[in-house]
Amino acid sequence: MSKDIDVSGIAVRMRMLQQSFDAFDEAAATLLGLNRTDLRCLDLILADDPMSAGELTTAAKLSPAATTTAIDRLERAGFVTRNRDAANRRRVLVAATEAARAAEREVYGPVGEAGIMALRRYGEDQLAVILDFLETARRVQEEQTARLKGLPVRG
Amino acid sequence: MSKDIDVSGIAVRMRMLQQSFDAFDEAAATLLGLNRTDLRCLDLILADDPMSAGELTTAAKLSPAATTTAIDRLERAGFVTRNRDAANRRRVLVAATEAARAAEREVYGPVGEAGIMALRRYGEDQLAVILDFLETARRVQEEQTARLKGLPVRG
DNA sequence: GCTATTATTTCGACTACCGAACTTTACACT
DNA sequence: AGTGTAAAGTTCGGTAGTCGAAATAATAGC
Repeated sequence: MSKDIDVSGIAVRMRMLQQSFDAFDEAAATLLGLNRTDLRCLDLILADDPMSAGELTTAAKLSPAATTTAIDRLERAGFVTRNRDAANRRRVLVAATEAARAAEREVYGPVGEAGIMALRRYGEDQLAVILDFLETARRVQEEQTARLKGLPVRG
Repeated sequence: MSKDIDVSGIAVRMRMLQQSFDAFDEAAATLLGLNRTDLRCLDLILADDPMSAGELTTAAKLSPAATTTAIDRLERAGFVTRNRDAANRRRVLVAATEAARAAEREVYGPVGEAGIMALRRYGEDQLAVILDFLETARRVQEEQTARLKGLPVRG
């Protein structure tokens, strides 16, 4: 009974947390003058720098054509450079610029610091619970996603 | 030290959880033959049913024009009905259909059940930690969003 | 009853996306 | 070496979703 109350509270808060992540991404994109897709691409490039256009296509789940235009925009904005791979001249290597790394630090640096500060309030045991919860939530969510994908499509 | 390891693990898992939420939403939209925006609108309508077009405009953070077309699509798909408000005939009340409620049950019902089952492994104290963590994470994220909004826009 | 305001829709332009066709480069086989 | 095939990106044409602004309809104030 009281557990059910907590459970619905957790669901509500997870939804709110999701929304706050979304708002943060939106603010970050606005700050950098990018659209959400391009910001996501830039994050992927920064995480695996440099990256070929094809790898970015896969990672960002975009068509090759959309990836090309996204790289165009990021290049024009000064956040990435295009270079043909010397070892395989078909490939285009996309690398983040120093401006991109500076933007990353400015946007995400303080988030990490604030996160560390906020987590200081928890002890080892509590952090373990949090980790376990995050893992469990992800597993449940992925199982449910798989369930949906198995259902016949309406429409 | 060991705390820092946990902290970065938490950050990583939060990002993964975010991605799994995103994948779930994508799968739900595909299942129902809707785009992400329309699914978001439908969720908002179901949560506050019926709703005027203007309220939906505000809640969904869309332009009035985009809201009109989103309602058009949801209406064509059989998930909502349009009715002029008898008390104020300028307003259009958008109401979810039984089909929409059935879809909601099919998509989200099992998520709630699975969530409840998964949370059974935690005791009261642990659930309290989880709630507190979700609340804290949201607060941090919103503070960081506010920080970004205060910075001068590039681009 | 006019006039201003509110609520929604329509219209035109723009952005981002996809699939398909195309160009360039690499590789395999003879 | 020479030709055919595959791979990696880009270009092109069409489509979907969005916005701002103008248009339409209904209410409220004076």
